[in-house]
Amino acid sequence: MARYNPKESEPKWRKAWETAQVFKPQPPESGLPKYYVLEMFPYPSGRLHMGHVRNYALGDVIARFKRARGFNVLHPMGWDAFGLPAENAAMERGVDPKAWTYDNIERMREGLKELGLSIDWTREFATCDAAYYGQQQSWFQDLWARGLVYRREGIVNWDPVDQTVLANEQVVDGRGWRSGAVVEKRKLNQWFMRITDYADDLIEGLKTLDRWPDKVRTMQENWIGRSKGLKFAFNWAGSAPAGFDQGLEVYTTRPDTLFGASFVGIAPDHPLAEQLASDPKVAAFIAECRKGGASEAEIETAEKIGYDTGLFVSHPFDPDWKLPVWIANFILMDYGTGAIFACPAHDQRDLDFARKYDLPVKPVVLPPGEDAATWNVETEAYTGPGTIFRSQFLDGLEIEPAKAMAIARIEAADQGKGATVYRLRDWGVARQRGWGCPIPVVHCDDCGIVAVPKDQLPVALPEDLDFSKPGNALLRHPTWRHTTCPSCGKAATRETDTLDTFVDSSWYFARFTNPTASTPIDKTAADYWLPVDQYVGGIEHAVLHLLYARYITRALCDEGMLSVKEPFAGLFTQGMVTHETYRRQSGEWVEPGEVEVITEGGIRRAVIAATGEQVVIGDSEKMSKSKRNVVAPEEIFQVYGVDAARLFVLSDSPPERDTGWSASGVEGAWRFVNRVWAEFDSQAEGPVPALDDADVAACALRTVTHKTIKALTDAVEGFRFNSGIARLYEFLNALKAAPAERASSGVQAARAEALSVFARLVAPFTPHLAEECWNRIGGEGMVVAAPWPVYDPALTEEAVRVLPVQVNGKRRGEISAPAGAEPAEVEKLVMADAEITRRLEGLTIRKVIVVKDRIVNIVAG
RNA sequence: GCCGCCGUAGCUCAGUGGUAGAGCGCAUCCUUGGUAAGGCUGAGGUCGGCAGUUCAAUCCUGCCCGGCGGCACCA
Repeated sequence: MARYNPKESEPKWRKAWETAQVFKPQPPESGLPKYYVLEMFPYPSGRLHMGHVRNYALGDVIARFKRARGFNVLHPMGWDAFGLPAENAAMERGVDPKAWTYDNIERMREGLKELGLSIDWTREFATCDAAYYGQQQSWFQDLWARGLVYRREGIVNWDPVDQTVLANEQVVDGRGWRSGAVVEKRKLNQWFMRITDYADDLIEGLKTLDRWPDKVRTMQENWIGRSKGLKFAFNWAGSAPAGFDQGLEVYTTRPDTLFGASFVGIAPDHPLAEQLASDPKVAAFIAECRKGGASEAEIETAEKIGYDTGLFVSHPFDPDWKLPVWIANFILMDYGTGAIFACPAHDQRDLDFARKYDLPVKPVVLPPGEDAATWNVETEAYTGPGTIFRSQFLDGLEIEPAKAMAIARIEAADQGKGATVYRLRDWGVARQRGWGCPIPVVHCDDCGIVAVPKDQLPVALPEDLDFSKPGNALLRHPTWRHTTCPSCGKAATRETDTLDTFVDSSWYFARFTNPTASTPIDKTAADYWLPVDQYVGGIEHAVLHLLYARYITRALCDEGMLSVKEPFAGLFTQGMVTHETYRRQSGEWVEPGEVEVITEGGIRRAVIAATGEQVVIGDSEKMSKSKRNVVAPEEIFQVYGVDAARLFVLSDSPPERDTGWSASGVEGAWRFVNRVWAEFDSQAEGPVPALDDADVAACALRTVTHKTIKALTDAVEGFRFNSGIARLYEFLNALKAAPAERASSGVQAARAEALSVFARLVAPFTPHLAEECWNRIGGEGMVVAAPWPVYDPALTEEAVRVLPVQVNGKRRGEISAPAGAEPAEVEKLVMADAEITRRLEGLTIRKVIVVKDRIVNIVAG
């Protein structure tokens, strides 16, 4: 009997899989039912971390499971390889970003391969391969030709640390999502992708994504922020300010409350406000508004302030009714038109403002059951349902019909139009960085901006970029930007901006379907494989990558390059891997490897192993360098093997939740691996006896076997990997309860069946161990190619049921009855039971409830 | 403030309208030629709280408490 040795077994089976090319899918022409499993591809940092282990292990379980279920599975891997870390490494250490990146890829690939993932490595590519980004430049040209890409001057988010423009999605709480620096507003010429063209469709599409977490769908819906309302212009009461002859255009979602209007407000950076700023008092007020911070907390607590411009507009339904125009700090320029009409009675912001500046508050919506004569608004705006009153032609209408009526009137008077407004802005895609996909255009003094013809693509990065200084290395390259105009042939300069790396990751899943195609996408391959059936990744991309990818997929679909609008039919967002933190009294963080945790009298304390110094055990937090609570996967693989590491991250908690890494946890997984092997190794070799249905012990084991197949299959289908694994633990305990030694021939046969099932069930989680076990019991071929076991429904039911017997809802005993026994029969058995009858002494039986095969309850008093 | 998720053994989590479970940890014992280990046995639970529905609630319903996440001057 030999102990299980992962160091020997694991590389052996990885080699065997590679030799047999078992993870290479059949081509589209096979017509087989397909299943595309994809995990978000990694940034090649060069180091594998536990988050990767969890992410890729999760996807691998699905891929291996679906393969065993007969699907033609595509499970590829690549690298999201452009981006700032390479530039920072270049600047700090003087290395070449390209060499650094490809070096990292080598190391990461090794680490991922060690994980034993069922990946078709022949499809691997990196986004920094010219072969990939050249194809990206190709479809970029197509989108530009169609007007989906454009260049305009605009106010953009400028990250002063990373020295680049950021998209709105990449600014969190007023700070750059990577650098954490406070973002500045700058007016720049910028490249945009017209994602707003698809705003409606992106919202509508969410409804079809029934295998996405609700949470992510809600987040995207919020981000797009669609609202329906009315855009109309107020006419000036008096002479119009210069340039505003057409009136003052506002946007509202509550046209039903127009008769409750109190004033009109404009944003401090509204063009009209800027014009009025020639008055020093107005300028001073605007400056005051800009002082406030950008963080949510600051916005939340900021007091509403306003400035009365002295201008008046006329009410659209009553020219004699004059409304004052205020500049107010709570109005946002980049939403709607940057101007509003205020109805304080039915909007809290307007009410706060009106009370402060003593402006009129006129309720026009009467809540159900209230009396029009007495109903009033004091400090709380009423935003609920009701009937419109004090509003002329709207009187008596409910809110929705009133909205429609008001819009119709405004439209009839040609003063405005019903309008849908979005929070979503167009996607700013240019980055002033050298390590990215060059935007393939040339600036010509005569011809303007000219696309580089497709036969001249890729516009490749030069090899000799200088990254020693901050800023855009492409811009300061001595020769690269100088070229000739593709159109007129005269001297011209290349665009030196590169594309946001989120563009790179917006179509890689499509490229995987044929990574060597001479066009961006091989339609035959894409039509067969897409959409991705199961996508796995972190929740942090809920509105970044996942929104961009949905948009680009739509754009490429309209371009005729793809046939699907939604790239990811199923999405699973996994939780983080956390670890306890340890600190010395001095506050210094201590690595888990240096710490020894001792439990005494039920109290856990931790000391530094080498010195015995007491350290404070802190919260479990996401593994991070700064808190030094990182556990390196490679070290775990060395000690316990890959399978134990996989098993632990899969078994510890539900996959969508955070999981806490612990040394004792992985040791438990490692012990399980050994117990599994010991069980297989104890099985007698040689011919297997026939199954014997008369053998009670054998039947009991078979019942467990078949119940486990059912439960585990359901668990994997429902992403409850941890509960599936819990069933395997129980299954193993049942096997141990029917040991091979001294087993009857029936039990021997049931054990053989159980072991064969076990090896296949455990294979998605601990694939190497499963192969070793499968091999030990003489399984045919490799377990990776073995079909998933099928349960026999007849065997998932026990023939004899143990029924608990309750008296007045409390358990007082149990009886055995044949499965399916009728109530009358069960009642007879109950009344024959001495323990039960003793409990019933002196009581009158009022009712006996028998739930077939489940329980008996006697109501007595 | 709004929305969502979660609360079961010391810890991490399964589970079910009907006998409360697993792993780790803990305790006792066995083994010491499976040994930088293995095994037996055991203790430990008001299933967050309160009400309701029910013959029966950890499970269903309502309210409350606690934790986590998302959104939030978007007119």
